Amino acid sequence: MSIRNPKQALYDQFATVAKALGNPQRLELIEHLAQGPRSVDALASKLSLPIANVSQHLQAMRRAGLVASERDGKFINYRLADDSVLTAFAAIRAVAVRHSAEVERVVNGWFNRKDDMEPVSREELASRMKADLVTVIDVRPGDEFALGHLPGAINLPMSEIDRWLPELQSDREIVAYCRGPWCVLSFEAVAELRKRGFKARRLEDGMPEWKAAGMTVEHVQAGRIDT
Amino acid sequence: MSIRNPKQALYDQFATVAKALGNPQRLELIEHLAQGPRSVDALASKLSLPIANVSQHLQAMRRAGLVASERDGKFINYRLADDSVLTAFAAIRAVAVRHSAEVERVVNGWFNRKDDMEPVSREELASRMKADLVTVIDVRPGDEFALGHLPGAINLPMSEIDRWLPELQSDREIVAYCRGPWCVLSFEAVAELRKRGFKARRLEDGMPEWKAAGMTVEHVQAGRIDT
DNA sequence: TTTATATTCAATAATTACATTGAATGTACG
DNA sequence: CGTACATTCAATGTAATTATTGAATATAAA
Repeated sequence: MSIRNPKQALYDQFATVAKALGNPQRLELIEHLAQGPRSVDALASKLSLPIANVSQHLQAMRRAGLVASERDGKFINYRLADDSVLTAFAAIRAVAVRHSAEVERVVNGWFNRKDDMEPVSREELASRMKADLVTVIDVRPGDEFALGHLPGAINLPMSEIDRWLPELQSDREIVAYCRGPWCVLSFEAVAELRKRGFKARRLEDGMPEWKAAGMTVEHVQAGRIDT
Repeated sequence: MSIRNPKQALYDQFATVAKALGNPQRLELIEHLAQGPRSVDALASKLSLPIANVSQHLQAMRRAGLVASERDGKFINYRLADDSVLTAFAAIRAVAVRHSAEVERVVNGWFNRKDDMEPVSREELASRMKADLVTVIDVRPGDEFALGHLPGAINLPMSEIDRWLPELQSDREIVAYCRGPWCVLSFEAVAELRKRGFKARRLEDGMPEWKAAGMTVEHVQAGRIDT
């Protein structure tokens, strides 16, 4: 606690931030918070973790300045402190992707070969959407879809893919997206759709990046979402 | 070690990278490696740490893909794996700066008031250099200066500031820079220079950022550096 | 006021990170 | 070959991180 030289004090601060990012569960929490503010309870059930555990992780992140929280009735809603947190997350992902054979292996091994998974860029998708050439599906759970999604996207959670698949036109290209560039849902969706003969691709990243790029987002006002 | 679901495997990889960044000594090592490749021994003496300690930190960073190394005779030179590492470091600094009252406090409390320290941007400095309006001093140690510095900069290590000060024109603005935006040397230099009546400012960041921005860098070919 | 619900706190145990020491390896050089 | 030097390895103790459990707070609703 005693103050040493200023150089060390600075590195300590920087290290504190990196340390707060250095845990898989906390990174997953950040990915969820990037969709929008969430209560401790909501996050805990999304990640299937004990509430106390999630609470402690959130507090650790708050101490490091990654998230902030406000009380709303008996809930406490956490949110990302600012966009610099997402930038940092993206930078760390970039390092991991560049280095790690492991990341490649996971993506390639679990789903398909990489070249089959060539993602669609934001710009490309936007222009094909305008020309009405693609069906865009949002494979996140209904509650996340409700809080904001790409204009014209259809919510098609992975859990209900069987129920909705017959309604999709099989001759039209499908682009799937979810929470972020490495959210597995869209990988799984594309794999599943291709297995059933659809022409499907992934958006290169997800909802938070789309929003951060200043592109329009559609909301659901009332409830009426088929969960 | 057993492979769980792909989602967790990815977050684990990302967390590994962040964890490798989550230590003040390792961050300092990165800042030094950003100046250029270094041997374990050189780094250890720069940081005044035991060699075995530095060696282990470097190995930890190598495992996470932050650095790489090549053997050169009986030395092993470590270097940053690629530019994405510096980007990640910068992103983490940005989070810390935005959040942390602590960072502000350190910088303000230790040196001067913040507004006195208004940094010069790269672009501004480049244009004033071209117009020959400023004296640029590089306050890093001589060996780092030798391996690359801003064109026309004078090497004026902190340890020798007394010896060289009389040679500086006191009516000309001085811009000091060092290893990076939070390298304390340039803060100290500016404080010292002002105390002695010079008009001094800091470059907003340091050597690696200048180089990364594609601006010209000058080298010293033979030895002949006044250490 | 009581009850239910959301969150935090406190205490514990298991694991991992870190610094330190001295020995081991690998390379250069006489 | 043997010595010097740079680096790594292995072993140790200490500290920090993490998950888990159950108790404690705080708010809302009955």
